[in-house]
Amino acid sequence: MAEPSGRTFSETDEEIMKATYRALREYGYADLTIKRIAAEYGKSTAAIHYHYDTKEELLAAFLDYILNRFVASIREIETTDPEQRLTVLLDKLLVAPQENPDLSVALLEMRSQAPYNEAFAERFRQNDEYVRYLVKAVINHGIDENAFADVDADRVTRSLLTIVEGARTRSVVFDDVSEYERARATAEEYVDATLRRVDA
Amino acid sequence: MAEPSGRTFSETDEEIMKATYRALREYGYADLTIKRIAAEYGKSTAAIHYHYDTKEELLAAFLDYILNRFVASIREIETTDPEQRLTVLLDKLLVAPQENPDLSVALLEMRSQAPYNEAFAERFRQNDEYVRYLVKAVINHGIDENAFADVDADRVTRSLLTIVEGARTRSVVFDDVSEYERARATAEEYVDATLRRVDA
DNA sequence: CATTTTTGACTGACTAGTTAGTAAGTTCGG
DNA sequence: CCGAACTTACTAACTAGTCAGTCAAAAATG
Repeated sequence: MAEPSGRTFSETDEEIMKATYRALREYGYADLTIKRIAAEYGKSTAAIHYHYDTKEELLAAFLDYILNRFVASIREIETTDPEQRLTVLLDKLLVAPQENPDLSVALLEMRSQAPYNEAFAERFRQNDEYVRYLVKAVINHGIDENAFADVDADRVTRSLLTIVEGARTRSVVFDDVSEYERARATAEEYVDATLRRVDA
Repeated sequence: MAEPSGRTFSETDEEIMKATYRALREYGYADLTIKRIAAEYGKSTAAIHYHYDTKEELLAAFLDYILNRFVASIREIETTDPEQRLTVLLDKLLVAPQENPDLSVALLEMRSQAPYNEAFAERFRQNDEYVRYLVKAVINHGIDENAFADVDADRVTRSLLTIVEGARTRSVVFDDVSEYERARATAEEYVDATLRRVDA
């Protein structure tokens, strides 16, 4: 499984990414302008255009930047016990957005643009594939170790990610962080009903 | 439980709503302009402004229009058997967007704007409350009739709606209509695990 | 080693295009 | 002939992107 975008950023590029990040959290995606990114960067708009020809190019780079960080954060998981590992993984998927609501809002805006922006679509798709790969691996590992019931790992993975996605969207639309807590409970219930072995 | 917005539309207003609907499906929310709505309406932009002072006002009216239609479509359900009724209800929630992908995309865009637009937020919230009320009523009815196990109806309802929301978002972001089918299966599994009485 | 040249990273001023919204005048049915 | 439903023409604001020129530091040159 290919890791998503091994792209690296120069120090200057990273500062622009950070400026974009701040502008995005402050104004949201719909009201994100080069001018505002430049203001956060502390330079002129032409300075931004010097590094990135178009806004689209910059935003594609930004998605690489932010999704790389996200992937790095879930790759940190060290636990090897399948059951625990699955819990930690779901936690990461649900707690990260909870801790940064403004970014979650902006990311949903960007996700909603995927149908109009192939660069966005590709990056989100690749990220999702990677997350799916990780979750599925944990489940398969659990099945192998007889910790989980012999389920269709792909199917269970997709169900869990649908629950996660639902919680993300609802927390943004209804401005309700408790959706994450609820989703964790739902996922837990779902895991209990499908994965938990009774013989344990 | 208050029914969402009993707002009515004059014939002229309805034509503008239909024009907005077409423009939205064609260009998406981010690229929706008064000019484009006017073009679909077949009149000048000033004609639109004659009926709606601001774009925001028009879009709030449009949300009333489209959410009213949605509510009307789920109020049609006649089945009384709780189990069947729940299935039909979930079907409506999942099949409607499947049959109109362009609108689903635009609606996700609008949902993602809720944090910046109180009028949007209020309408989506009200709509969600109504749907939640309906689903919860079916579940409670099923519990009363001993068709379902004695669960926390509110909790189960929220879980089901999270699954529905997740499927909607994923189908838009990943341009994959099969997410709905999968979500239906997940919901079914979830219902089986939590609601189905073994004694039946 | 001193000087010239090149280059990377910018700035300030600009353009062309688009946007929501306005104002004044026109058309037309009851 | 009045008022509802427009039209045409406009404005002010904002947008991404361009362009010519600046400036310091690195590289090349004599």
